[in-house]
Amino acid sequence: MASTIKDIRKETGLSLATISKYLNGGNVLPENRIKIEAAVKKLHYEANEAARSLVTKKTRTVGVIVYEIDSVFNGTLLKYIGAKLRERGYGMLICDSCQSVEIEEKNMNFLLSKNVDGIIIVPISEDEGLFEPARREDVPVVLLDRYVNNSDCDCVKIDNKASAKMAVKKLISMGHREIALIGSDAEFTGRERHKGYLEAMEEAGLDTRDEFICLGRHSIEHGFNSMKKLMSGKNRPDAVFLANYDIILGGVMALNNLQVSCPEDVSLIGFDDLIVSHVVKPSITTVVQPMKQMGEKAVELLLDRVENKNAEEPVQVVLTTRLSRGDSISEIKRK
Amino acid sequence: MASTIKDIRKETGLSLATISKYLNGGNVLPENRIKIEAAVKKLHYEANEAARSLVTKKTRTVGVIVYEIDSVFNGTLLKYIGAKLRERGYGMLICDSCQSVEIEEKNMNFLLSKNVDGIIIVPISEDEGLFEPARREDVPVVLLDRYVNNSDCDCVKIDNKASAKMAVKKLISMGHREIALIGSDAEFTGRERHKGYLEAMEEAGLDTRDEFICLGRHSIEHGFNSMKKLMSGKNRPDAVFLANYDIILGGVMALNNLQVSCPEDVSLIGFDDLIVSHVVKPSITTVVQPMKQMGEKAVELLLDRVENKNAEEPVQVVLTTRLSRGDSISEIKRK
DNA sequence: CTGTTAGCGCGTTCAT
DNA sequence: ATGAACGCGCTAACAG
Repeated sequence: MASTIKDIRKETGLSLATISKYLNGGNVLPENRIKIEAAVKKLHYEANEAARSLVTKKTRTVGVIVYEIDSVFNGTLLKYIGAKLRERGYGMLICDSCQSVEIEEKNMNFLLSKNVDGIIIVPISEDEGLFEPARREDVPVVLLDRYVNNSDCDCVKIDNKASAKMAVKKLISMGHREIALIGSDAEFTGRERHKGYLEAMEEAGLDTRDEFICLGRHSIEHGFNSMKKLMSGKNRPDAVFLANYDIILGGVMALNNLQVSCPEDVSLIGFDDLIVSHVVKPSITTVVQPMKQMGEKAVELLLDRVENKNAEEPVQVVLTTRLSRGDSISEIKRK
Repeated sequence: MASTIKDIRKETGLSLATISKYLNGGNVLPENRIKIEAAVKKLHYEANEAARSLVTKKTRTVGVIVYEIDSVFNGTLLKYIGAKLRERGYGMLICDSCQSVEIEEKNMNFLLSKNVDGIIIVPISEDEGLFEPARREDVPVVLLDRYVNNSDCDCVKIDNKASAKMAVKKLISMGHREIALIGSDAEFTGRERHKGYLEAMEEAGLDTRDEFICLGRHSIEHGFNSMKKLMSGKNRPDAVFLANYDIILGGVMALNNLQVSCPEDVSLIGFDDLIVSHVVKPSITTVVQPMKQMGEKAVELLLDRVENKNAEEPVQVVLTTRLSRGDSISEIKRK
């Protein structure tokens, strides 16, 4: 149905080579230029990318794999990645791994079979084996948000440990001592944030209680259950560090559910400054990740490799975070 | 770099046709089957989809265009669409139109140039011209959530007018009379919901005040500003109908900001039951759209056309909605 | 069941 | 500046 370059030949009487050359930015006689343009318009000609990429080995398309498409965190990254790619003339093939390493691996192969020029991934798997097929086919990969040891890929991330430390120190500076953590030990970022929490406590000379450290999955449910547990125990913490976005959601739901007030009864600090932090009352102080920079930097690193084929050593870009203003932390006066 | 079917030939001594046939599910001698499988494993062979689709005219890939990738509404639909497509053996190419009709049109052409087998779109444009390129190339399109006149496409949606009416009637049944609307007149769904609001009011014999009808864009900002205006006016409404998700977010932020309590000072009912409605306090009663069904039905309709090429008349599927439980509506006793 | 051949739509030599 | 011929990797027809 769709017209091909041969239809343009019939229409113009020119050869395939001439037409192809013009369409790819080459020089042709003005009269031929006009003929070709007229034919293109008339026949609604659009190059067949499959055929083109079969010969050029390029698709001007990059693959993006996220661990969950309906998470606002991923959606926000995708927005910036997509905008930057479009700006550079690239299309984007998005895959949702649905929190499953099996699907993630399939996505990797799917993208490769589609001959993407490069891949940006917010990975679930912590196994470098995931990247072997891409390495074999020499398709560059950039890790976003989460680092994977020995992956041999460029990576854009924040310093999770330091950021978590900053958050907990903020609570400490406001006079809090009994500080709980609801976090995740299921992925890289979660474990780094856990370390940051421990370091902040230790440096301040504060003891940590096992019952105040709730580690689990990166999920609303885990946030909800953990907060309920914390607030129902004999010893309530003064403050809680909610180590990611979904946990903030679940934690706040639990407080509402229990009729516990923030910051009167408990102070909160969160991680990931997405819209909900401003919609709930009081607004929650959070660690802010530079989402736009993260997405854009990932694209830049990737296209550098794609276009320049520089085989330099993997780069690791660490972006800085800051704390947002919020009203979720009370001040405790100490003598 | 990547191995091709010819490498398999070298490895096995078989002909291209035999190998190809086996790889596509055909029958070959057991011994050959073993040979081929061994070679595939050894060489990490993966079919080149570009070459394959060049001859089959099929890509087993469908395009999905959403108006904004970082909206939870779209993300949720994408999750269900993606899962269903994978279940049916299809991949998905997602495009973000960033709320721009220009980008939307480019996305349409981008997908077509990638030879997708079909397209699912949550459209921004209300111009049937958007669909002409797809129609010309005989690529089926399914509209999701928003209908476009004369588009000649299948459509999956809810009855926005009736749903809005149901929401407003709920408020009326709880004794409310002075009911405001914060909604959108920028797209199809917004206008339908506006109509539903008007009908509900009229059927109940209630007057509507112009100052209580706030129409604008589908955005947090519009929700925020409108709610501020409503609550600062001389006449405050008893209740407000927040006609979409972003408007709920903005509206609730404004109430928090003004220290206006819900449902004591004002009752709320919303549209779109996404997570935030449960995180804020009180939880908000909303019209619930069957997101999973919507996504899955869209995929089914599309693949029916793709695989069966049934040229029947366009179908319009209208799914039913319901109200969620919430605590955002007070009861006003009337004598 | 297997192998030979042709061709999908395009970019790219190499002549002219 | 132009055109004829070839090949990218694969599937489909046909003959064996």
